[in-house]
Amino acid sequence: MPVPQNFKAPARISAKEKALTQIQRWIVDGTLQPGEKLLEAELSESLGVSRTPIREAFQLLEVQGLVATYPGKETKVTGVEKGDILKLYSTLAALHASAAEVAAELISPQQIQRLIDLNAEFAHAVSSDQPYLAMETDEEFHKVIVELSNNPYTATFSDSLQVHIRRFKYVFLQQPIDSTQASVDEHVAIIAAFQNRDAAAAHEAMKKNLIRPMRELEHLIDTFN
Amino acid sequence: MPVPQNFKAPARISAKEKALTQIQRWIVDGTLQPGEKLLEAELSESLGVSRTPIREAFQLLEVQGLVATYPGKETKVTGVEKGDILKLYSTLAALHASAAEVAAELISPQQIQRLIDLNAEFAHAVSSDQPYLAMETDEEFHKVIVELSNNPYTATFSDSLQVHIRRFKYVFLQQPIDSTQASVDEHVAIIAAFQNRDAAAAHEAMKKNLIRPMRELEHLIDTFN
DNA sequence: AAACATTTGTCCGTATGTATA
DNA sequence: ATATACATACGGACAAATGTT
Repeated sequence: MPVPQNFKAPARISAKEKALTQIQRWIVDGTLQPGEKLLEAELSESLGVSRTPIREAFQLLEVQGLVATYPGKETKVTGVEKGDILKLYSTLAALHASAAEVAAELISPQQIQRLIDLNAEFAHAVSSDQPYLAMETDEEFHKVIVELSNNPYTATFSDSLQVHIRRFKYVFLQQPIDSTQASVDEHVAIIAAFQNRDAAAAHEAMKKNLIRPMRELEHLIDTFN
Repeated sequence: MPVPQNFKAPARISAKEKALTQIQRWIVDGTLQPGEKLLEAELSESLGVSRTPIREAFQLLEVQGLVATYPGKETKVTGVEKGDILKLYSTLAALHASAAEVAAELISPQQIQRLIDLNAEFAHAVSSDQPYLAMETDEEFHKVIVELSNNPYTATFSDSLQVHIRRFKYVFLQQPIDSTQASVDEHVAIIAAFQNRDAAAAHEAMKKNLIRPMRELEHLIDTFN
């Protein structure tokens, strides 16, 4: 039986990665709240690893902007402000619009089909009221386009922004509401632009697909809180 | 004698930061070459710190994309390819164009004057053939605009891209040539857009100011190498 | 294939610095 | 102001993994 050439044994998760993913999850879902002080020793014990991997995780979380370390003093979970949503989405819009432009010129029919399928999944999640699944499918749709644009810088930055956007939703809304039928339609417009190999149209459609939820979230939060 | 309220003792540079800045410098200026393997023990000794801060620096460098760590095996300086320049500049263009748009609506007359002064410095550096100073002044001009846009995500991403662009220039050209009179003129156009509070014009002018050097560098490298 | 030599991953002790009584 | 408690920054030792002979 043939064996995959590049098979890598699932690369046992290191203590560092274990710490990182868990703490990150706690921060994003609000278990660790904005402003909360993090103690190496405490997390070390609760995660069953030594302090070193915890410190390593802290450093990565700091780069991601999820914690702030005050050297020699302490490290705290960063705050989240309502106004952040504008900065997050407008930055993501700039990056994704640019990615869509590039993708429009590189995309293949198979890849267009993949987007159509993903948008169908997304539409189903929206209409059947599965907000978490909708959020994930939406993110995947965007991620596919970013990866098509073949730009690792954009991909990295985009991932980082998505994490913050998720946290924002959890912190302010306690749930990931923001996927709507409008978004499904906007995805259709993006796909149409790809089918026409129209980079400018793809840029515009993508921008709209991000600026609209930004405004909606902004409004939602002003009315809720 | 009155003492400044918020005086912070220059925050003794930690061993980690010492290691980070030095290794980063070596990678950017080409002392540590693309693909070169980095040994914790070796750097530990040559920098006079223990392995811990070296490992911490490695992690941050990995996030910045300057090294790649293969867990349990090794960590190497990442490669640089000619095609990267297109990805770097187009991403930077998307971010800075967006930042210019926002800045156009927030900028004050004093801040416009600051840009005029910076551009005069830049013009002088260009005309007096001081390429390193020109590069630094140009970067500062852009940095001021990004900071005006008041978006920490854009600022962080932009810094990261600038580091890679610098490395690219050093690795492929052994020097930071790429500042020209054209760039001075483009800066004038950006400033004019700010004076008119014309966000769309600022966006366009900024984009041109980045796409042109991208093309020029691309061409330069194809002819040189 | 197996033992060896390297190098990394993790743990923990200690020194240094910070806040609080 | 001094002392005390506490948390972090760093170092060094050991364990685990990798590549090599």
